[in-house]
Amino acid sequence: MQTIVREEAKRKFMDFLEKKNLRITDQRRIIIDTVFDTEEHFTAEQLLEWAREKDRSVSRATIYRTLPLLTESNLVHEMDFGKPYKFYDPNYSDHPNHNHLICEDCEKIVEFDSDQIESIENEIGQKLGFTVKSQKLQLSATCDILKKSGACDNKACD
Amino acid sequence: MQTIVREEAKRKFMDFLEKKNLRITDQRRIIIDTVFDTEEHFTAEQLLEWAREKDRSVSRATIYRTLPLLTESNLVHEMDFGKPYKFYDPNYSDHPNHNHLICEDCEKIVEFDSDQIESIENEIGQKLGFTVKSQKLQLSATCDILKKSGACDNKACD
DNA sequence: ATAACTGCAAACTGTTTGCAAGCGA
DNA sequence: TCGCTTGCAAACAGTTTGCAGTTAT
Repeated sequence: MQTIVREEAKRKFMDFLEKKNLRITDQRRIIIDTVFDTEEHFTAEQLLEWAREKDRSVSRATIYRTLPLLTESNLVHEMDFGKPYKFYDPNYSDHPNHNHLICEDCEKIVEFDSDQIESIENEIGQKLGFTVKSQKLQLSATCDILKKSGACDNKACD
Repeated sequence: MQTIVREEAKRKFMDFLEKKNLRITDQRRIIIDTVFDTEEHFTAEQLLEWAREKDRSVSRATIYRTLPLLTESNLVHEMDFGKPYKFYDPNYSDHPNHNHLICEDCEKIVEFDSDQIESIENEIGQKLGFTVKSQKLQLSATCDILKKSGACDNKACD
């Protein structure tokens, strides 16, 4: 079921490329497959690594040239957590208004929706004389399990 | 009145330095004065420029070495707006949890507080098994006045 | 054919750091 | 005096870009 959404995202991105008279090359195909075959959030460097596992011909430059296309198409969302590199979210088209929590211990990113927050945002915007167009809520947090047991259950946290 | 808050912030930062056995040098004094004599959000580069207008002896290195102290002291807040450089907010000690709304029309940054959002954030964090350490809520919005009258009253919007 | 695309490596930008000299407590 | 601080310039990390050759349409 999720797979269908993924395949649809791939198709939408190909359409996006076509509409802009951009070409569907081997490298772009590999990048697209890599991006939409994961649900994880990733960095440019991680995407490069994953893509190169499928095909060594993908270069760092092509990754960096393709990422802006992916965000421009609105199928991938770019996020800033105050780190010196950006994170990318391939789940964006399913849940366009979800928010993120990043674990300070292991960098794991958790997604969550909140209708409450959304309605408060609109209320605040109205009060200030603005119409809210988009929102970005990012929480930094520490893992409770890690604090209690000295280790957290996220694989990245070794 | 606002001035008193500013002077207090300067004092608090000097105390912070003293507690850490750090010295109050000429350069740090100039940086402190510059930071707390403005209410504007600034970048490292802007701070350098402003500080050097007061005293040419302030170097980029000292700016970059002092900024982490300012944020560590909780008197200045570091912010990421997805640009390649960070913004700093000298109004943080008055309103430690305020959020930001950016006008898409003129890039004006408006600050606002919301206890409601804060408590929802903590609730969500708890539910997910994390302790929320910091939060960033950024709203992008359009100016209602601009939409009605064709011009908005923000000075930046020319 | 021709314009978009590629990898490579050099360039760029914001930030950090090693060093020797300087200065506050 | 002692050791924190400084400016300088080189180093760094993530990202961007010029170039010459390649490829999709």
